[in-house]
Amino acid sequence: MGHPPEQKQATHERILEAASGLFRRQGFSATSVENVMRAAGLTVGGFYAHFGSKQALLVESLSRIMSKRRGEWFQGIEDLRGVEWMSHLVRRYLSRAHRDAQVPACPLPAVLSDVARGEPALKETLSREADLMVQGIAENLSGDARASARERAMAAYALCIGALSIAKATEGTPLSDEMLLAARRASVLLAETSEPRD
Amino acid sequence: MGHPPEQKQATHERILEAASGLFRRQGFSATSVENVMRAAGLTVGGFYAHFGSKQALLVESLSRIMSKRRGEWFQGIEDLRGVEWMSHLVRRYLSRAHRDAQVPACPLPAVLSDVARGEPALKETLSREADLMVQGIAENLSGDARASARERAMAAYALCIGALSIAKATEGTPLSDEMLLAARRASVLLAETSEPRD
DNA sequence: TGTACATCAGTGAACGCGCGTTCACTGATGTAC
DNA sequence: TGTACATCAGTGAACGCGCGTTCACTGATGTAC
Repeated sequence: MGHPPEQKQATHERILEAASGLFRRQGFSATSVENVMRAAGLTVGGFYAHFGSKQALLVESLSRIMSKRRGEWFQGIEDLRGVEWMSHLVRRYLSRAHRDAQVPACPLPAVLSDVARGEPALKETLSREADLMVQGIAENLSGDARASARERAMAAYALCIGALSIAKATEGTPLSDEMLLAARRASVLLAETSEPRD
Repeated sequence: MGHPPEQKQATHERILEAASGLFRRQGFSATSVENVMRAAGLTVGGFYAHFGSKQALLVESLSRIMSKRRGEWFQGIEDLRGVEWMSHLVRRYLSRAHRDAQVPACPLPAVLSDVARGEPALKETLSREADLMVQGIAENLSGDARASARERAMAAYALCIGALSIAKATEGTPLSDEMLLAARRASVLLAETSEPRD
């Protein structure tokens, strides 16, 4: 039929890789299709052979990066549970290194408001990926009468994303570091239960 | 000297009012100077008699709206403290009404990523206003060995903004409502102390 | 094996458009005398 | 009181620019026979 399909797939991948970095660094609207393609070593015109629109690129890119990260955040703490597990997780996510990274590991602080203004397919993708992340957190927590493991997991997720977003938006002021530390310490309060299971 | 200065000030105010609404609805980059001026009943050109740049408008607008809101969120719950106070606050902030509002009361979900990518003056303004809000929350909480009142306040603030941002970005999916509810319930865990002061 | 043809990923120029900012101007409002 | 002049908030057209998307094309890779 002409071209080997594996090569097209490899190019597709390269575009996604480039987009992933740029979206995390600058967000969606500040990133142009041309910049994505140039970062992938291609020219603008070819983009629409791979994606129907710029938003379609974000859908696929977001789903890809969030799936990939999900495993990574949990790596190395598989033997821990509850407060201890949570402490290690937030020490990673709410680190100064993550806040200051040229290309942050997590896309959400940069992209959340674009998703909120975007098409339903985008929100559904985020919802699906966030739900899986929340499940992954909940599996390592226990619940009690005040809040279920899932409720705690959702709150911990929101706390992390909120704290990192604020820390980034106040970078260079004392509040930024303080926010990271406070959220790390407070995450303990979400993880501990009155009848610990572990 | 020509014009009465009160009239210019009134116009200045009208521009700020218009910007405040548009920024909260659509964020910073999706709002054009022309749209702001039209919403204020003026034409583009006049803008630069009032503000040095579009970013300068955001600085002033953000500072204005956050100062104004600070009092409003705390209204009507002055007699409460601790868990009870927090429950009433989050019932307002993390309500479906706030998430679905055409013009949200809080600018942060829409604007946080723009601030993170913006000039230092913007970050300093946010830092100052957020700090005052955190102080306002901390005054109504007590601390214990696990976390100080200020740490709890910062975490509650981040939890609220994170949860609302995620709820907006997943609007229309079950996760959205669930997130609001979970964050409301979990806020109790941040507010309660082992030696309640009240 | 060799030749004619079909496919289609990727090119690069062009499209219409909206952006932030500038600037010569206007006209209502004030002051000087 | 009346006239000439200065001020400056606001107008509206224009600036250069980058955007998302389209499209005629090219050339390497495959198939048909």
